[in-house]
Amino acid sequence: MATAEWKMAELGARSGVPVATIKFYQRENLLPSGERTGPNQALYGEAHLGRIRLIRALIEVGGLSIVAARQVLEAIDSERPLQETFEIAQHSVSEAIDPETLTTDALTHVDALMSGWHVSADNPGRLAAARVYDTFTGVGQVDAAGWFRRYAAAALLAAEADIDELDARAERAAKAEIVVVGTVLGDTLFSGLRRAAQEHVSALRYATPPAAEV
Amino acid sequence: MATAEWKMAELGARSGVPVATIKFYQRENLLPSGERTGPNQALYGEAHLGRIRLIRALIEVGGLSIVAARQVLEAIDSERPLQETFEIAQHSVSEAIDPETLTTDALTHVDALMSGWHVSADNPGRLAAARVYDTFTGVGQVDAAGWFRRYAAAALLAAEADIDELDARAERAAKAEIVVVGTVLGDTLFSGLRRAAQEHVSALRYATPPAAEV
DNA sequence: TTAGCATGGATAGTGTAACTATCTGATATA
DNA sequence: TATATCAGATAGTTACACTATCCATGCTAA
Repeated sequence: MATAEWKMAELGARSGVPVATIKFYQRENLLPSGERTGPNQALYGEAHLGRIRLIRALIEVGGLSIVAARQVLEAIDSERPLQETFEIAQHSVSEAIDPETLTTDALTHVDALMSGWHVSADNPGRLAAARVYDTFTGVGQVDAAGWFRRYAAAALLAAEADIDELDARAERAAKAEIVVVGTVLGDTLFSGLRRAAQEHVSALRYATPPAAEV
Repeated sequence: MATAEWKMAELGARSGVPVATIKFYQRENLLPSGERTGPNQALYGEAHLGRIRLIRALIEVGGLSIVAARQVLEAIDSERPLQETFEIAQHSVSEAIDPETLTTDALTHVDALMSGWHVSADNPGRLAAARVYDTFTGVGQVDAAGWFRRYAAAALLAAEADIDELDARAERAAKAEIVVVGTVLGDTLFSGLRRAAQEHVSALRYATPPAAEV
């Protein structure tokens, strides 16, 4: 693609990321080294700039840790089947949950929501949902079955949109990147849109008189 | 309600939270002190246990910081109008975004998704969605308008479920708690369900032959 | 051609957040 | 009365994501 043409100072200036931080990302194997032209000289180009933007998106917007970001970047770079890249992305954004800490009640209720779905027992999302169920009841909330069911319907819509977007890309590299970016940024996007929608729905529902008072 | 009847060691045992951590939560004003019976003696009861469970739910499952948790707990305890409690909960789970850092293009596109919605300009969700838009395009993804639109539809479903759940509670205290818990845990719930749904949809779409090979 | 600034890589240091451990004097308990 | 436990104050720890300094070498302008 583009040839490497800048030194690190310019890469820092173009990306807006401090040079010390770029060096840190290289040490952490998030960012490959530049094109070497001597023992202490190297050049960087558009590819590096794009990678830095991706790293920042994962970390700042998606909230990934350095370790999780490294895992998904490695998955993008690898030639693994797309399915595996998807799994790695899912595991990286989900914290590990020990199924032992969940009640069977929670798993039963969550599985009921997903009846008809093809989901493996160790899907991290299934465990995360069950944990929310336990937390919700542990905090004294009851009768939220309807809430959970409607969230499952919304999640299905989003997942279909995700997969359609994936289908729209042709090459493996593009697919792998959108799998990762979509998985990571999708959570952030949805939570933002939900907050906006909440304001809208509650405004509709509890409409204040025309001369609104705050 | 229930009378205070345990000393801190038992509160720790019942909640599963180390005594040192409970003391830390008291110092941070997340948890009120026990019922004093002497200069260095105090008793705790069910109310404290419930509060500890709520604190852990917000921090561990919802991912809130100590500071954010304190804000929403104070909002629950206060006698503020529900609308304000809602706003505090929303702000606590959303990181602050400076609108100056967003492109007008992003805001225009996000507002187009929400045409017909009653959402104020400084709604934190609107800004968060716009940032995702900028990040998405900055990372080289294009033509994601359909993806965003379908996420907005899913978010609307979830928000309606949220508000219905709120309507189902009678007292202010119960409403305030579900506003907070729903806002905080709703994100976690949705992201879990979405991951499960992704596995389901992609399994449907790219069905492997009966004898599946991994 | 040489003075001086920049470079890449290694190493060490910083700031923040969320605990966790120790200490102290007082109180319950066997 | 001897021992353990208590609440509260203070200090220490761990993990994380940078950030700063060093050093030997290379580029660069006078």
